[in-house]
Amino acid sequence: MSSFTVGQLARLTGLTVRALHHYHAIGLLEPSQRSESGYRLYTQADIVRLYRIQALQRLNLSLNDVAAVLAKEGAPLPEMLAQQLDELDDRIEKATALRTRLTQIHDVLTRGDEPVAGDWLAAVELITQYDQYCSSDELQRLLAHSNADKDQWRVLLSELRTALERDVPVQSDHVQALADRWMQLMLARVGGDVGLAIKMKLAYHAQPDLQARMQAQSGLDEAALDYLTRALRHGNLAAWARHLEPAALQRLNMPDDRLREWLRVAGEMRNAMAAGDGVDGIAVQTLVGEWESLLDEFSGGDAAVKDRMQQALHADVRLQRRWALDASLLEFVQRARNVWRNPGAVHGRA
Amino acid sequence: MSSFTVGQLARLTGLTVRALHHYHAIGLLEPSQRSESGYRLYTQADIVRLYRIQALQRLNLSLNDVAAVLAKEGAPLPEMLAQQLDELDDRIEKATALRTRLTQIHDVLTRGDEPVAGDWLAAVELITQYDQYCSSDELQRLLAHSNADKDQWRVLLSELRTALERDVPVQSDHVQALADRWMQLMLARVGGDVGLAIKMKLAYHAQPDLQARMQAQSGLDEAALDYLTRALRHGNLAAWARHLEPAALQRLNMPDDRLREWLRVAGEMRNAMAAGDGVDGIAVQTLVGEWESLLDEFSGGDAAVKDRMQQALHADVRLQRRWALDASLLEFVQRARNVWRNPGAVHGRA
DNA sequence: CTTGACCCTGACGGTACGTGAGGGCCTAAA
DNA sequence: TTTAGGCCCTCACGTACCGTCAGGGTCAAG
Repeated sequence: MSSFTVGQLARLTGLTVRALHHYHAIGLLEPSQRSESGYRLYTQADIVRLYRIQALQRLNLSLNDVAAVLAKEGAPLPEMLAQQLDELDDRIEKATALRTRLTQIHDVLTRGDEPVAGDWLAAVELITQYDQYCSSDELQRLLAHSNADKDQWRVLLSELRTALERDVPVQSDHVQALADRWMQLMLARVGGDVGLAIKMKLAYHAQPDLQARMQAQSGLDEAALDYLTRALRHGNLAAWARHLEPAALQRLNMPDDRLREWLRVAGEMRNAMAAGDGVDGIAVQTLVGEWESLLDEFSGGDAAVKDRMQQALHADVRLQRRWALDASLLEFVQRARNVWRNPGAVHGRA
Repeated sequence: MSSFTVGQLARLTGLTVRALHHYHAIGLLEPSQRSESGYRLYTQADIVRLYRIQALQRLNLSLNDVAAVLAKEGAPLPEMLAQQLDELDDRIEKATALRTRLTQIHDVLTRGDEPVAGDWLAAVELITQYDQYCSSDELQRLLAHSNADKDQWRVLLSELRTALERDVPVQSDHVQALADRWMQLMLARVGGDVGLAIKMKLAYHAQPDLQARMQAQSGLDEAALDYLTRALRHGNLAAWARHLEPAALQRLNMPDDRLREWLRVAGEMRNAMAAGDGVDGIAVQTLVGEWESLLDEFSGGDAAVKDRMQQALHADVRLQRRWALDASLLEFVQRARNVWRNPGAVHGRA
């Protein structure tokens, strides 16, 4: 007779005996005969069915789906195929995305001279936190300075907590000094790269869980963070106070996200300058547009105030530090503004 | 105190309570405190650890690997990353391969006017069997004729079995007639596309499991298949017998794979002609080289025999049918051979 | 005191089998 | 006739990462 035992069928089809047992157990393929001693005996019909099973499996269908298709004579096959295709596309997309991330991390980890003082773990954590916002180079710089100044950070943070517990007002010289030290440490943290500092700040505010992470790592609770934020905010206003009358100052007291918006524009402007973009290019001109409208917003549309703000930025180094600006960037912006206000003119320095 | 219950930690990190329970159960993240009533309380240190766990998970590491990395302070991370990358590449490759196959099947299934008489199942089976050997168009043609002539096949096969059981010799007119009918049905099966028929034959002999599959589907066992093969083989020799003396005929009695080799060359020659290749092109000239060396092999190097074979092919329609040739193809080959024997000459018909 | 939201432990389920453990069946050689 | 080796049987645990009940305490507010 042409009937096969499990082992024979397994050899014939390349499956394992266990797999055939499994198919039997779930009712996917039941041998239509048994020998006297209880051996499974598979007939031609069983073999045909098994081949169909294998054909369907090669479409990435689950055994459940295979059973369903066989039960319904293949009725739902086209939809299943379409679904499989969607799923596959999804998988491919995710896998390639993950792949790029992994290669980036691998690059960053292995490119450094010394492997981040051996602390792969902290490195990976830092990278996964910022890799959506920073380039490989920037991550590399972040890593390079991640282990420095740890003591200074700790001291500063503990002093901050102490001040908070003693209710020292944020306007006090002491707390203002702490805030200044905080800014300096941040600048050191990014290796002096102001653009990178801006990116970190924006990432911090854009990713909710990043804040929680930082809190956990730094040991700062929300109250202390808020205290620091208020101190920085006050320092900023105090810097402006020397150039603006109280009414104008009052208007500058707006939500943090608007202020961050200016920070973002300043950062992109810096990138454009670093990239060698022309001041009359579309990119820079778009940024100038945003810059102007933000200045309008901050000055309440008062041209005189706006002028004073502009002059203050040029003259006051403390303000420049606060807003991630410097002389060369301001000069770049100035040229761009000239083009912006007089688009048709031949460009070039006067 | 700054400690969190499971629910709070879950909300903070985006995990589920159950997942945290699981991490606890496997010892990946144990809360460092418990409340009096037995609630899990997670401290800052626990949260830091959890964030690291999440960072590592985003690298596609298993919880086991994550635990290993955390236990060894991240020592084996770089190798793990490399391994992950390899694995990812593999997954991507397989997924894309599967994707192309699925789209092909989907195309073939949905392109046909009528969906293969509703028998998706048989269609998929057929496609998965031949998709490595045939193009979408060819599969489409195969499908178009897959359901026709089923009765004739069945009758033919049962007659074959009967003849085998009665020990009718393969040389008999009866069995030879059966073999002829078999060839005609095959030709109908491929819609008259001789090239496709050759591909199917080659696929059949190249894929071991395909043979088992066909046996199972047709109900023919190995003995019957062998019987048919012998009949076809005899028919072939009988066709040659009218043109060659016994000694030359004897040399043609060589292994099937050599004979199939000629079939393959004839098929590719047909493709080249259909593609409009020039007879002096590299592709066709290479094929002519194979053609000639095969003819040499079959004729034992005897130029006279070789000539007679060539003439026989041109003259005898039965031989042409056996070898998948026809007048136009033979004429194409003839022109190609002329170029081959006289490479420098200006080509063109005399 | 109740109610609803939260917490606990314990346990099953899902995927497609791998991997034994413990024990019969079959065939051929000794 | 025994025995050895290769086949077969059933039963059952394990895999990865939790989802999802079930049955029952805890906590804060009304």
